[in-house]
Amino acid sequence: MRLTKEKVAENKARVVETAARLFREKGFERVAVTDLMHAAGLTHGGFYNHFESKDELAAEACVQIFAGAVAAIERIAGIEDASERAAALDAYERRYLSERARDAPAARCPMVALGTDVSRQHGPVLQAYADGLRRYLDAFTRALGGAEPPRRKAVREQAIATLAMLAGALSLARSVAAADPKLSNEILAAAFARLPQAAK
Amino acid sequence: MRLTKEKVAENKARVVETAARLFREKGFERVAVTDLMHAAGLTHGGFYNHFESKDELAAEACVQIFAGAVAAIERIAGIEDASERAAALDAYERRYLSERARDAPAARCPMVALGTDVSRQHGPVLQAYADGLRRYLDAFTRALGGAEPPRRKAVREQAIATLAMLAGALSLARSVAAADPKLSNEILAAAFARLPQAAK
DNA sequence: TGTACATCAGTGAACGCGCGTTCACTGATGTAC
DNA sequence: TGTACATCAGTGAACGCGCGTTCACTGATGTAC
Repeated sequence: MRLTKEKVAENKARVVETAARLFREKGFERVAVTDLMHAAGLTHGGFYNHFESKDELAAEACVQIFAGAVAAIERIAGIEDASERAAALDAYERRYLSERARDAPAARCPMVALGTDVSRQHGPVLQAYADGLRRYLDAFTRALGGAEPPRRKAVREQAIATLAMLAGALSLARSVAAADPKLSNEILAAAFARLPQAAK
Repeated sequence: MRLTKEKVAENKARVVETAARLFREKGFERVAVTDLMHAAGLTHGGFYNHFESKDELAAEACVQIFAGAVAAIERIAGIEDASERAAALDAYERRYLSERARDAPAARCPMVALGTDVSRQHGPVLQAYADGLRRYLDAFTRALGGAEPPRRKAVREQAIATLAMLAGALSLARSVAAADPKLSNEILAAAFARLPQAAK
């Protein structure tokens, strides 16, 4: 039962999207190809008509995951008014460190979702992840107002430090959420209160 | 070939130690019971004479991993002279964010080593992890000089924020180390430069 | 203290399961005439 | 435009592998007398 070209492309896209969501929920290794394909409304046999291996899909999904995250930051970076932009970024950080984001099954942040898993992957995934993070960082730097060159270096440093604290805090908060919700909340609150401020 | 009680205890201890090291290198799921037992100089069949399941060992290893990390901080917290203690903590943070620590196969920091894995584990491991993190955090707060009650709250907040940034930065740096070593080094340097300072 | 037997840590084959991947088959689409 | 055939995405059974776990067996240690 051969399908329309459009239908084929649509099916593949749905598989990648489903994978992106499931990978953010459970990590690469805990999502079986069979389950993934069923979640996308297909059967597992057809998987290899679209991808050479599960690894190849992992790389594609990684690209897509970062694309979503970067788009959110780009939107903030695109705000003209500086104080308005700062307020939007502050809201983003507050949302990032919210209990709601912590308790969502699929972490929105690629660093938290894939975190440790990535360093155990092979070539293509590593490449996709590094590319994604570079773009994410660039966008974040722009969102912080790194347009003017003199402060460029300091702003980029602040962007890195902020991302590290965001990702670290959310990751820690998630790790202890089940066993010690009070500590988990404390971590979120403390990190938000102590996010790096504009360059000294 | 029944063994001496001492020999039995020694064997079990060696299994836990080996597990702690291997888990820090590869995470819980990528260490097979067979490989672990061989690394400890035994065969896999005997595993269940010591542990009810791999999960139970994971919890014991988790306790041991945190114990090592906490001990290092306790040593710093025990320094009497305040400025000497601050210097020791600074050195600890510098080492934590060094390229050397990043490239070591077994991450010394439990948060980075087990990171995302933990949130996918079951009861006992989650409990052990949360207990460990609580102790780690308490020690870190004391190392920061949280002895005097008035600043207590601010110091604890600083401890949390610092740990989040340390863990986040090392985790990010590890993720991109293979594909983009320059970015990885930049992350380490930026995080170190922007670690939370004493309470405002 | 010496002897006889029960205990139990260690061994390695085996089991069952889930996983990534392969394969023969199907049948509607795309294409060549 | 209409017809005949090749293509190829999708299907589901099957394969091979690695894993956690079980089990019958071994033989030195611990223990009861």
